Amino acid sequence: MGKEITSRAEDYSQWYIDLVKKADLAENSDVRGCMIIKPYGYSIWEKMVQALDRMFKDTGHENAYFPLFVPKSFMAKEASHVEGFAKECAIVTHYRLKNAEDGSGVIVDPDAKLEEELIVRPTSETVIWNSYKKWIQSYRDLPILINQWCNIVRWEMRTRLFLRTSEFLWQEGHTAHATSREAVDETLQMLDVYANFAENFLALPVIKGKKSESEKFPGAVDTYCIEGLMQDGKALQCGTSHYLGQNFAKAFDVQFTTKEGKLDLVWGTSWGVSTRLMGALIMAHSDDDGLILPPKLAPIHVVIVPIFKNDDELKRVSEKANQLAAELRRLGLAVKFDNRDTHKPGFKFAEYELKGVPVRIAIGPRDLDNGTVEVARRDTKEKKVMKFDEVAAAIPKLLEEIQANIYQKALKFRNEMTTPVDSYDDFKKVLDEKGGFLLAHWDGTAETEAAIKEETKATIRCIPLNAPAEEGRCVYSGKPSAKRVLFGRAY
RNA sequence: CGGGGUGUAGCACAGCCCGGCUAGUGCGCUACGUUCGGGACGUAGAGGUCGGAGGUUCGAAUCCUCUCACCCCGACCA
Repeated sequence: MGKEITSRAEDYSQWYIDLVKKADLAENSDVRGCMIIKPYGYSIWEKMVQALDRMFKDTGHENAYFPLFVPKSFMAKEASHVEGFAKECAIVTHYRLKNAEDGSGVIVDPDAKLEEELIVRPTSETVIWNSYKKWIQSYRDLPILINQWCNIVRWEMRTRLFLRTSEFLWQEGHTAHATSREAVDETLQMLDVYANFAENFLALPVIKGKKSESEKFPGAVDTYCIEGLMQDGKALQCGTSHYLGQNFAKAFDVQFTTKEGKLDLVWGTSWGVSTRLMGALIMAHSDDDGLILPPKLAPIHVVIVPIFKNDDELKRVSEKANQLAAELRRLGLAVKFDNRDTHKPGFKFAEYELKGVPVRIAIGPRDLDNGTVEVARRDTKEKKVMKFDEVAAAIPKLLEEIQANIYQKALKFRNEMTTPVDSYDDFKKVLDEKGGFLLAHWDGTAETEAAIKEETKATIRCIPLNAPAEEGRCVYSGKPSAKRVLFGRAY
């Protein structure tokens, strides 16, 4: 008791927040809009970081680190960029505090005003392109393929654990190239990396696509994204990859000498994913008993719970449990043997289900007599008794099965929740009664997009890259359209 | 910034309208005992500036004024 969480069906939002807190992932900080990521939540993030970092390195990227502060003048250089971020920036104006003369506490020392204000980075394009100007002279200096793991601050009006917080952790890749073709290829390559990560690690099927003009990144020529669908039928943007063209090169005057001896502006990309992926992971797979973690991202693969009445039984059970744990660890698995005598087995079962540990093994006196253990999988809740000697060998395969099953389940849901619609009435009806993704024709204008958003709160999530050409008429204006785009209500 | 709401034990809340003895309940916490194969139970106990300041009153968690903080809805949101 007391650990129960709100049911998904009752209030999805509340269920999500409850789950984040009860599973010990994160909590609201006393600092406005900020989040404290607790050890268990952070260990899942670390697994994501490890997997992504490997994928970045495998595609030729290196990590580096740039300053937290952006001089205000840097921000001013790219007009659409500043327009996009101006409203959500935290700004450092002073560098010193002092005690108030009337003893009322600490105040900002008015004498310590900065000549030029510093913006706490909402993203690092400007700082990094300022460096790229110094680093690039010749085509021989290109490409530059850099990634940065860091925190950024965006002063959002309303925040929500993991999905939108004032400060969040992310990675941002920033590349510079000699040709447009190369930069476009990089943009699409990283989109693929994100999609692969989402599908193979998060077990979340995503739709790759391009953002409409009004939804694209401030300063980008094209923004590509991966869109996932959550269990309440709302869309979540899980990652973006931007083709910057020569916009930032122009703003920061980054030119290079080509092979032919001519001067040209360099071509750029940037791409990022954030701790929002934690939100995606939770909302895509969890059930009313708690998290369901894909084994590839689970900090603990297998938990062993001993069942015992007294010290003697614990000792006998522990011997077997440790033996099994050692075998599993030899196979490269993260195993926890929870031999606490302060909690009962039932409590532990519930706790590890809440935390989404993929496999649980229970060993008790009965098993000692029979030479067995009880193996339970989190995703389906199935339990079966297995021979002690055969368990260790069977677990890696079981984990693979779980990973695949979680993905298949999410895929099935996504497919069922993706509806082609051909009239505006159907559009509104499906949106309200079913939710999910809608595939509809759109006339390509910002006006229509804005009107639909205004009337239904649905936005164009993306123009899918793999959408087949199909003649049709815009659901809103009736004007001709060449392919369907993806609509949905989003987080 | 507009609309609404909430501040009472570590957490969740009741009490407030209609002022009155020592401020309650559940979870959690501590001790002991019985339990232990799906979130145990019993007994005893600890824990409170009732968000803050001022006012009305014989008496304020309760009424009045001011103030602070947080939450929700909207606007905003690579």
